[in-house]
Amino acid sequence: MSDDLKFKTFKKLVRVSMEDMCREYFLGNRENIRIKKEGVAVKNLVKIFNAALTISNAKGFSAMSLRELSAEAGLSMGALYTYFTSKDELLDMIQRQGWMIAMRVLLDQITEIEDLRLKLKRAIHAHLYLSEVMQPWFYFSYMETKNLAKEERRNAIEAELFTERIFVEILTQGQEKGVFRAVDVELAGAVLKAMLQEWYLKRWKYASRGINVEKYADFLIDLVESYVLPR
Amino acid sequence: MSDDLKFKTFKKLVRVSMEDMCREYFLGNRENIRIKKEGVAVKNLVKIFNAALTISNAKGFSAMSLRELSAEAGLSMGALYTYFTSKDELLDMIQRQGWMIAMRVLLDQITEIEDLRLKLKRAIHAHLYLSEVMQPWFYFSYMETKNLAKEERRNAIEAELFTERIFVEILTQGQEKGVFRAVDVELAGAVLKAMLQEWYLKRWKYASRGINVEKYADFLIDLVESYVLPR
DNA sequence: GTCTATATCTGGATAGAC
DNA sequence: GTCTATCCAGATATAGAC
Repeated sequence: MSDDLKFKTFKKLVRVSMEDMCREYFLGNRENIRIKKEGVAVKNLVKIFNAALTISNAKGFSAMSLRELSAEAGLSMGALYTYFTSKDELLDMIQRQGWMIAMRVLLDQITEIEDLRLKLKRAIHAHLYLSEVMQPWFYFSYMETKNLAKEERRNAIEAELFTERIFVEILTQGQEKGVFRAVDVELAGAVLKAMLQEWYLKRWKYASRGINVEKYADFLIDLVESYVLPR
Repeated sequence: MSDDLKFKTFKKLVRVSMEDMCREYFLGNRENIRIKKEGVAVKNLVKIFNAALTISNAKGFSAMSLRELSAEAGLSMGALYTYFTSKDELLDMIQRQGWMIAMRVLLDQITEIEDLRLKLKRAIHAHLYLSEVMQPWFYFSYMETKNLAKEERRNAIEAELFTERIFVEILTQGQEKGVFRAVDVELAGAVLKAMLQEWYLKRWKYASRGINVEKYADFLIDLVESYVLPR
C-alpha cells in the first residue's frame, strides 16, 4: 500500500542520532553540567551515553561499575563526574532523555491523521521504526525501570500507560465511527503494546532469522487488522 | 466451551507450591547442600527462595545484597552459605529449578492431545496458568537472564526458543491438516510467546484493572484463533 | 576541563565459637 | 546447623595537581 510509512522515509524524517540527542540534552540541562563549551560537552556526552547503554544492556545497569564505564567511554572517573553527580542521576538522565524524544517523535507522527485505520497503521509503524532507531534506549528504559527511585519510577509507569492509551484511543474512536468492530479495546491495546515491545526486547531473535522491521510491521498490522476490522 | 481448561482445575492438578519446588530441589541436589536433614533444609530453602525472589523482583538481583537477603530470609550470612557457595550459584539455582518444573508441567499438559485446535488452546491455557502460579519465578527468569554466566545464559535462550517452538509446531501441524490457514508460523509463534510473557511481566497492570487470568486467556485465544482459523 | 590518587564505604565470602 | 565477627576486594565519590 502506497500510504504505508517506509522505514527509509522515517529515518530521513526524524533526527534522533546519538549526537542530536546529546546536544538536546546539553541545551536543556546546561545549569546542571559543569562543562560549558557545547562542542566538548556534546562530544563527551555521546561517549558516556553510548558506553552506558552498551554496558548496561549487556549486563545490567547496577552491575556496571563506573570504572568500567570510564574505560569504555575513554574518560577518567573525574571527568565522568563533571557530567553527573551520582550513578543514580546518570540512570535518570538516560531514562528521561530517551522518553522525551521518543514521545515527541511518536506524537508528531500521528497527529493530524483523520482516517482511523490509517492512523492505527501509522502509529504501529512509527512505534516500531522509532524503537528500531533508538533500540538501546528503549531496551534500557524497559529493563532498568525497577532501579529508578520512587518518583522517577512513577514517571516510567506513566510512560508505559501513556503510549498504550494512544492505541486504545485510536481503537475506541474507530469503533465509534464503525471503522473497527466491537472488541475489548483495553486488552487489545495492552497486547498490541506487548507485541511492539517484543521488537526491541528480542532483537537478537529477529536479526538471526533475517526478519527486518518492515516485515515485522507488516505482520503485526495484518494480525491486528484481521482482529479489529469488521468481518 | 466445556473442553477449556479452568484455572481452578489446573491448580488442583499441578503441585507447584514453593514447598514442593524446594523439596524437589533438595532431593535433586543433596550432594551440593551441606545440610542433611530434609525438614530443616526444605524449610530454609523456602525462606531463601521466597526472600530472593521478592527482593530481586523488586530491585534486581545484582542490586540485592546478601545482607538484605539474610535479613529478609531470617537467616544469618553464615547459614545462607550452607545452601549455596556463591551469589551467582544462587542465581543459577533459581533459574534452573524454575525452568525444570515449568517445562515438565507444560509438556505434561499438552502431550496426547490430538485435536490441534484444542491443543493450541490447551497450550495457551497451560502457559498462562503456570505463569500465574509461578509468577515470581517466570518474572525472575525473564529479567535476570543477562546476569547469568555464559553457559547458563545459553541454556536460558534455548529455553525461550523451546517453548516458542512448541507453539510453532502446533501451528505447522495444524496447517498441514487444514485446521489452520497459511500464516507465517514463525512470526505467529514469536508474538504469541510475547503475549504470553506479557501476562507475568505486567501483572500489576492487569491486577489493577480487574482482569484475571481466565479473562486474559479467553481474549488471547479469541485473537489468535481469529487470525489462524480458516476464514 | 581532565587526570591521578585517594578517602570512605559496602558487598561477598569465610573462620571459628557455640 | 547456625551465628558473630572479620577479611578484603572492589565500589562510589572527591580533592587537588596540571
